[in-house]
Amino acid sequence: MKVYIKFVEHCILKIALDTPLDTFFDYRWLKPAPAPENGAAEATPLPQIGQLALVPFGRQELMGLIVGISEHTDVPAAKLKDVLAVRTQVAPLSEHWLALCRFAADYYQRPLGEVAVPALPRNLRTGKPTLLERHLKKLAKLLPTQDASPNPEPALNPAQQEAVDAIAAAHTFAPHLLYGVTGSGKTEVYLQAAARILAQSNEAQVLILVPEINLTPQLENNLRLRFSGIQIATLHSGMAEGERLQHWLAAHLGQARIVLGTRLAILASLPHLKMIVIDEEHDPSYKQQEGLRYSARDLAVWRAHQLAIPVVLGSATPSLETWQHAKVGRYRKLELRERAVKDAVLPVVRVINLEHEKPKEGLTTPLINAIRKRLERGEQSLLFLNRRGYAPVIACDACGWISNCTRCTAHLVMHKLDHRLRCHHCGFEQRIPRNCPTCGNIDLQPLGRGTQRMEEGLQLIFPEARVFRIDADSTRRKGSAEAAFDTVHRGEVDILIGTQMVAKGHDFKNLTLVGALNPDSALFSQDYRASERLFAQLMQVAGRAGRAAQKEGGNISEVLIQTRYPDHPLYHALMAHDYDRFANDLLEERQQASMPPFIYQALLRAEAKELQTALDFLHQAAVCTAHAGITINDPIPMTMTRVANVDRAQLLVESVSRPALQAFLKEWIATLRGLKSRVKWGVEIDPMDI
DNA sequence: AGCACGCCGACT
DNA sequence: GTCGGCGTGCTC
Repeated sequence: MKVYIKFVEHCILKIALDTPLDTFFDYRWLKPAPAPENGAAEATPLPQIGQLALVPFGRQELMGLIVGISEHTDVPAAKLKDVLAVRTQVAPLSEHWLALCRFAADYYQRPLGEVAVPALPRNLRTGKPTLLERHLKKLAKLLPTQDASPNPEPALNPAQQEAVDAIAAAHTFAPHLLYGVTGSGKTEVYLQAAARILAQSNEAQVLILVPEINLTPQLENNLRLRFSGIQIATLHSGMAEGERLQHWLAAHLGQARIVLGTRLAILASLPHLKMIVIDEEHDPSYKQQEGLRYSARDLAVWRAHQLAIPVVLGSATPSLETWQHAKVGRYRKLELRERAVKDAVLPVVRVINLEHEKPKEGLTTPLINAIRKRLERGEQSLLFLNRRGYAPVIACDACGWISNCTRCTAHLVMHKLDHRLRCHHCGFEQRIPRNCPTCGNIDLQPLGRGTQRMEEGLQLIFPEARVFRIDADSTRRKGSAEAAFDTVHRGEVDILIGTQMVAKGHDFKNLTLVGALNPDSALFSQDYRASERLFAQLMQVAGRAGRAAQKEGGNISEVLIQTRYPDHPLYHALMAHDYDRFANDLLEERQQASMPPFIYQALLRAEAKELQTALDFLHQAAVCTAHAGITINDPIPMTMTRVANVDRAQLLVESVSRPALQAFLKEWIATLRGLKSRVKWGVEIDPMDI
């Protein structure tokens, strides 16, 4: 088909556009008349599949992706419009890339254009051609330095060596679970496996995904030091548009041999991709939580399969999905048992029973003593509390009033420093009232503790200590997180208090104590994944301590957990450093209860001004169809029912067969589109929190 | 989703 | 008399 229309002067282009309409749009393309001064010398090439085209759409102009070329169309001539321009400056997106987008679109039940078009850098879609040419010129200058051989590499221990060998030797689809605790040397395996893959051809590209690039700058530094002879592109959402285009083009042209990025990088164009690494594969941030709700980890595995290349999933606490794959042999498990950092020892994990201790400023005596010991030795302590603000709620003793958000099913959080009450869900804020809005009582009490209050309390107990807080509030300004971590690294901090931000990436050399202040709430959460996440989080934060080699006669790092449930199996597993057992037990429970990964799920969500409207829609959706092998559960309001004056409800759909679920959803969604309801609704595949 | 058109309420 | 509320309909 491509061949015989080569000499034709016009054709019909099928274009995928970023719109929820699940169809392609046909446009007429006419060979532009040659400019008179060029004569017939310059032949205009025909458009190609995978190129971008600017088209009129309704009253707007949109950039779309050419997905088909033909001579005929069923669209009536009166409706058919002309393509305005084709972006010829940049090579077409490959058939592989299109297939990846097509898969994602099918799997997550969205139109192709909604997946493919937003995956491209904005400046490629909206910028002027001259801007594009400028970027291309800049890249052309960078081309010559392409020595992919790594700078000196440290020696590997046998387990690491085995892992590197296994990964690099795979010349086919080979999923690997690289299982090892913090400090076991996973990063070095990534680096040396990458080096081997890059050495196999002078074009090979390697893609490395990390959960949050801003919190893990160390991997980027390591890569640049190790591979100083080649271009490394980075892709993440925090980048400026110009920079993003530059890096995306470097990857697309094959110039960047290593691409380091967050989940969105899984949709980058990589013509010579030969290996994918997913660091901390269990991390929830690989799942996009709005728009196209894709799992970058799952797409990575699919992409590796498509290209018949190895993929490495690294974690100390693998997701149960991955764990199960490894268990049945679909993934090869590569385990790093010893800590690769010489003489480093796993920290001692202990629980402190809150039933027997009366905390002072939220701290029990054993924890206070442990911190004091660190202060005396000149070592650092880290306290982990996943709750920012001063107090999660304030209340009136006299009449029972509590600070609820008027727009959400949530409390207003007290922020003492700026004297405000804030809703963490809709952004509403107000001054802290001087007296109770209902009874006038002037004694409003903060209930519970957030990081700000802990900071204040720590300073009271340890007046001489340098207490420092890292959370989303203290690092609001761009780049200030980096600066804050540097302060800790420079040793200008004795006690660090922070939210999960402090759990990721950074290893603090002089840190020998980690305290988890209030982790219990996740133990009995409605969300069955909460305990899995808590384990990963505590394991990760524990990994911040004792990372560096222990000095001669030095002290082993400690992790102290304040809990009301010291006998909970999760804490026992944590104390024994036994994720295997914990994961296996969880898996067994999941199997008994028919939960993921033994069942596949999708969620139909609806939102409306009135909860009943949303529920009515879901009821209607539940009865409008029936299907063998599909379980449709009852519609229920979401745990946090109201956010920003919108009520939300959801309906869980399950099946033991993924293809059956897929087929059902396709049909169901088409039916739902026909319902013409005015509620806002959407389907999420493989939901993470239910 | 945008972005129109279209027909009913309180304002200079 | 107009500005603007969001209902409904279309986009090659």
